[in-house]
Amino acid sequence: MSMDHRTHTAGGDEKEILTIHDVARELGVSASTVSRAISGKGRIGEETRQRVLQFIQDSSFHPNAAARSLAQSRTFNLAIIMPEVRDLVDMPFFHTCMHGAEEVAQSNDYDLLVVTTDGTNLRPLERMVGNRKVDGMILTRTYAKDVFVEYLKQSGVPFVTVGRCYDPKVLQVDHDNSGACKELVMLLISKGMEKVAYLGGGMDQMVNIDRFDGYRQAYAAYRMETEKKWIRTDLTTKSQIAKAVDDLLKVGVDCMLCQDDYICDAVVHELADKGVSIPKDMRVASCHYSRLLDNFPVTITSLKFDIMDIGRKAAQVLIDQLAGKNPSTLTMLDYEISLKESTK
Amino acid sequence: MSMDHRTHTAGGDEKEILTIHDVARELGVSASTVSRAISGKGRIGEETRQRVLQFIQDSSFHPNAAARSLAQSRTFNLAIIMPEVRDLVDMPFFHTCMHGAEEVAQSNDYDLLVVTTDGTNLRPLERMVGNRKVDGMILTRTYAKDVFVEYLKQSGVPFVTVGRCYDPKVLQVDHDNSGACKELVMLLISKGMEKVAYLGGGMDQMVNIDRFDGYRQAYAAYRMETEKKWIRTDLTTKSQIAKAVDDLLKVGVDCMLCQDDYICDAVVHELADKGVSIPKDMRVASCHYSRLLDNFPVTITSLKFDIMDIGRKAAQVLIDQLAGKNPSTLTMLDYEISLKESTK
DNA sequence: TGAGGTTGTGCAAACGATTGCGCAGAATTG
DNA sequence: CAATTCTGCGCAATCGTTTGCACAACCTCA
Repeated sequence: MSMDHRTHTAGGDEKEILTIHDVARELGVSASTVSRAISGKGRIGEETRQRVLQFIQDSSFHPNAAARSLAQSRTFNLAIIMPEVRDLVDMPFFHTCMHGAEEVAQSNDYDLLVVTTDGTNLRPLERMVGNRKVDGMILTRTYAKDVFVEYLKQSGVPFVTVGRCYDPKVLQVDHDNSGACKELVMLLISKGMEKVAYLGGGMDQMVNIDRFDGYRQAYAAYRMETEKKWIRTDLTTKSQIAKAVDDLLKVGVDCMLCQDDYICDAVVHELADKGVSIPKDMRVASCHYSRLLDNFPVTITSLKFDIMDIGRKAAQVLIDQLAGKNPSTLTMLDYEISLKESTK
Repeated sequence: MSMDHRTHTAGGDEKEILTIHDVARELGVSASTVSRAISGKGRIGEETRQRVLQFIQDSSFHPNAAARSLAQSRTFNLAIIMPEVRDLVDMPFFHTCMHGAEEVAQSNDYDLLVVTTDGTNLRPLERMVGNRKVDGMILTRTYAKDVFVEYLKQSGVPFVTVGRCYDPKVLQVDHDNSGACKELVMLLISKGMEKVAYLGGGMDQMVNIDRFDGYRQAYAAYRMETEKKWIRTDLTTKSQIAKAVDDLLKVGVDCMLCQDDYICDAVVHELADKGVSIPKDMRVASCHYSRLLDNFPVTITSLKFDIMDIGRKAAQVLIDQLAGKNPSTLTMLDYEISLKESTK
């Protein structure tokens, strides 16, 4: 409404892009002052501070991210490295994890950049790191020998892994896969299932290594022995799994412990096809709950992990690290054992 | 190997961060020359150009993204706006779409930023647009009345929608949902299923509006009438769907056309529970194939869309737009009608 | 009242690229 | 061979912030 002689703010086109200098001129202060008011760093009078903040509130001013980035050598970007998800199996995990990470990133004024890789191609990472497009990275899915971990370590970019990492100096966030499996198997044994078969695969991935480790620990805790023929850690395809189920039925075990929901799904189907009733003729449990397990007539005993939370925590740990707080290297998240009909 | 007096490149620590000036000094040219060599714009001698490019190849130089961004007023970032995915239903679509977009973005030297929203909160968008963190945006899932579309339109940021948009001036990429449904329904009718029921919901979303529209068009094309009691466009929960199936069985229809895989899944289960055999007692088709449909004993007639491709195309159209080429406003993608047992 | 500290502010130099302009020297022209 | 155009390159300004430093004005205490 004010009719002062400088009318450029009165034009119908409010699209004009303001810089910190415009704000400064408008308020009769210097750009430094505006900058200090915004950042809260440096010496500035409380009154001036409020005046600047108020003006900014009312105006359409937003600091230019590129300029800020250049001056401060930080981008306010995080990247999340995702595997190529083959089919529906992994998607819920990684997507939900990403969602959690983004939530925390946003609420800390960071943006989240996605990079999908096949697990071998370092190019996209190198570009990002080289160009300095991100302040830190979240690595989902880690391997026993991991080129990404190695690359990031030597690159000097702060990063956190979702899932355990073989290098204890690396920031990592994970559910206690090993502990959870151990507890589950001990529970099964204590209920009389002394011969628990393990159906797994992809033992190059840390998460699978951990789960299998928990299985062994349970037997060790009871000073009992596992038998080689109960254990399968080479399963990938549905037909391999079906075959393994077949074999195990002949061997005669008390319970089939499935490394993940995908394997569990295949196992339940195979048992149904064979007319083997759960839990009467065979018990089944899964090391990882997902909605897949809701599709069966019988409810399945499983481990429940809060996936969204692992994404959130990963982002939080990384952001803490960037802020100079020293978050603990290993963050372990809770699990829940869900006992259902499938194990009597 | 050269033992000139400036030995700083011979140090063990190769981590040093190079700027364009370092490169220039090393080569005895000016920074402008290096810049021109990289960008290929401006006048520069072919020989010098090669020399610079060669040096950069061998060195660890990467242009600083922030500086480049500031100077050029562009970020080489795209954002993809994703809905919060409730459960497993939508996830494959949006995740796969994102994956496709990222693929194309990467191969054009763009990075992709994810933003998940509940469909109403504009804040994250405003921040990005205000800060100028992205050059363009991909909007997945559009509504009949869409606050995001309206915001982006007035903000001036280039954007493309995945799925039709009510405003024909907006860049949009979609499968021909309407045309595909029309063709499918015409096919069903021509095979003798004159009473095709429609089971849908969420009619505030463009994709659902389009599919239903195709259904109507098919009848219009044959100059036939639909009956109100065949049509349900208010279905959300499994129990609602089960109830609708019930009702439709009493009404007596020839085929149940399901708006998506989720509804189809519920329908098939309900029919199985009721002991209604497909296709003997009832025919079923889905307007959207997904792996969900592979779980049934009977194969399901459905429309197949290449989801990854829609993400790819969306990114491509947006990038073309940013590059000043004028991509056509509406990009329509192919579909495939997959006729299976469920419709005889 | 004057020495010493504190407080609020502005100046100007970064940050690392891009780009318009000018200027030599080479190439082309009549 | 002089006049003109063309080529390749460097200078310096620019993009929009941040931040170290200088400097007044004020406050405090002996």
